[in-house]
Amino acid sequence: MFLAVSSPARGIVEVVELDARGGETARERMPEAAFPEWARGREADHPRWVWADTRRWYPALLDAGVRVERCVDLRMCRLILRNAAAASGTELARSPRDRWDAPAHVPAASGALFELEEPEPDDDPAAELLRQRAAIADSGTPGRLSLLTAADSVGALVAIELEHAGLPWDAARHDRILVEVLGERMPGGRPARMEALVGRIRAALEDPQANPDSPPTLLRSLQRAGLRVSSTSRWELAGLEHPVIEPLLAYKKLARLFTANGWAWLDEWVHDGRFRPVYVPAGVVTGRWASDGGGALQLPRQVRGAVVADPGWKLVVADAAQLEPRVLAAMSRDAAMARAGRAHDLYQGMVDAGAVETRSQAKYGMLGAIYGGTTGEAGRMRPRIERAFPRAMAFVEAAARAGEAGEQVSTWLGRTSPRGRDAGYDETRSDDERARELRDGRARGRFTRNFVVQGTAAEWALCWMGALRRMLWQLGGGDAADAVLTARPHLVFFLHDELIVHAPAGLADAVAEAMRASAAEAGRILFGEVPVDFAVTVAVVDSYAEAK
DNA sequence: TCGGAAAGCGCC
DNA sequence: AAAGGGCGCTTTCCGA
Repeated sequence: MFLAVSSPARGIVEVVELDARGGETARERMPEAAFPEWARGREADHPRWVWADTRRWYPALLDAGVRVERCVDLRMCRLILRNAAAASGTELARSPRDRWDAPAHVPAASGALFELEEPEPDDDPAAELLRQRAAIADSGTPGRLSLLTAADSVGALVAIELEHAGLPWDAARHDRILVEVLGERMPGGRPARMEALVGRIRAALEDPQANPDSPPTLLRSLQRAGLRVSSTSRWELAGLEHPVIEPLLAYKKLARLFTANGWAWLDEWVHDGRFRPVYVPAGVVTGRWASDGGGALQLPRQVRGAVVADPGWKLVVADAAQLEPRVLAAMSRDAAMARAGRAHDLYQGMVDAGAVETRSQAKYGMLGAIYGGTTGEAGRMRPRIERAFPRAMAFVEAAARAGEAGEQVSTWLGRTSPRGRDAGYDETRSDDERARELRDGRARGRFTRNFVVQGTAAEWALCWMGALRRMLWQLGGGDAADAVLTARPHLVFFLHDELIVHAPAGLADAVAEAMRASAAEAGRILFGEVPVDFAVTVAVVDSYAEAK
């Protein structure tokens, strides 16, 4: 059963009930303020809530203590279906662009002028649901596209739940880390250790004006001091012999922490013991999540010690080991690579199988295969990887050739890469233009090569997350109405191939088991019975820094 | 004065 | 530590 939710007028909610075949069975209007209580009553029937945008509707439900099991995020699903090659022959794909193709709802910043504007009424979500279901049914791959749209929708729910719960964050510990690494905080100036490093940099360059915060002026200072550099980046500086190098590299490291995750970040993003970033599910073309504020997906290792479970609770941290190579093995049905993945450490499995000599060779060879690396260790390992895993390599090579030819590629479930720029064919091109096109084409090949693997890994992660979410709910826990999620084991963090659950200590082992079981389930849901293990490393800890 | 681009580096 | 893919964030620069 579907419950299609919209707001036909400001402050009014309309819900259309549809049966499994899409026929309307009931229709109801209510004031928006009454909707959460109404939804709480209906959730017992396990409906699939259908709405334009999860971020528009779900926060208020969670605030009222209403957790929903399933939804269809129509705008996310429209984007998938609009672009999916498998659905290109459907009516939806041919229809002109409309408001369902518009970017997702962005909540107005408090105090902004936008709040005064009358919101546009939603278009009819029931009609859009039927259009999308027809497109999926008429596509060449209805099973995969319905799984993909369901997976993205559950991701949309999880994103809002993560923001609702927040990541437990000990601001005092964070402050101690900052003081230890950066030195005492100086009002209006650089922290003590950073300032000391600036002194050493200026002395080493014999330039009292040298400013390591400004790349152009720093570059000139370095060149005046006789260093032959063309940029101030770390990789270029690291190879040089000069007294300025050591303090300068140290300064860069500290400056990064200070500006990106220092006291200002703490003030802005951590409140009442929780870090609440903004997630953007499927915000990346490959289907990976992005973030929009807070930088949750770039949380540096240095500050992970500030992620601390509440008293009596634990953090259960799970990481999918070598996810992308395993996904590639499953997609390409490469039996030899799957065998290497029987080992918990796939790279060690490659060594044991005799494909390469060292774990490091395995790692860089594999990453080169997936990213299209041709130089360094990745390039040297290429022939061996091709010999050992011919099907896997043929799979990514095919994706790369498609990209070079200007074609689109799709993930396992059918998310399709964006169209490349149409280069066209022009006999009159100059050599420069030809060279540029060749370079662009190769870049495009590396993109499509990576797209199929990264995008399918993102799909695996969504399936993992969805299965885990269901298992966590079944584990139960407290039932406080004002803490429907947070009184029981709940997800608090997601980072591409890593999940963190905050759980009462007594349930931590059960959660750890659920994380393994859901990973195995994700593999089965996506790929059926393939002989590929999706190994996860699970740690029950008090602080995120203790995990690996 | 403002906003976009670029540099640089954090994450996977 | 090394290059390939995808990002976000901060600061500085620079042109309109």
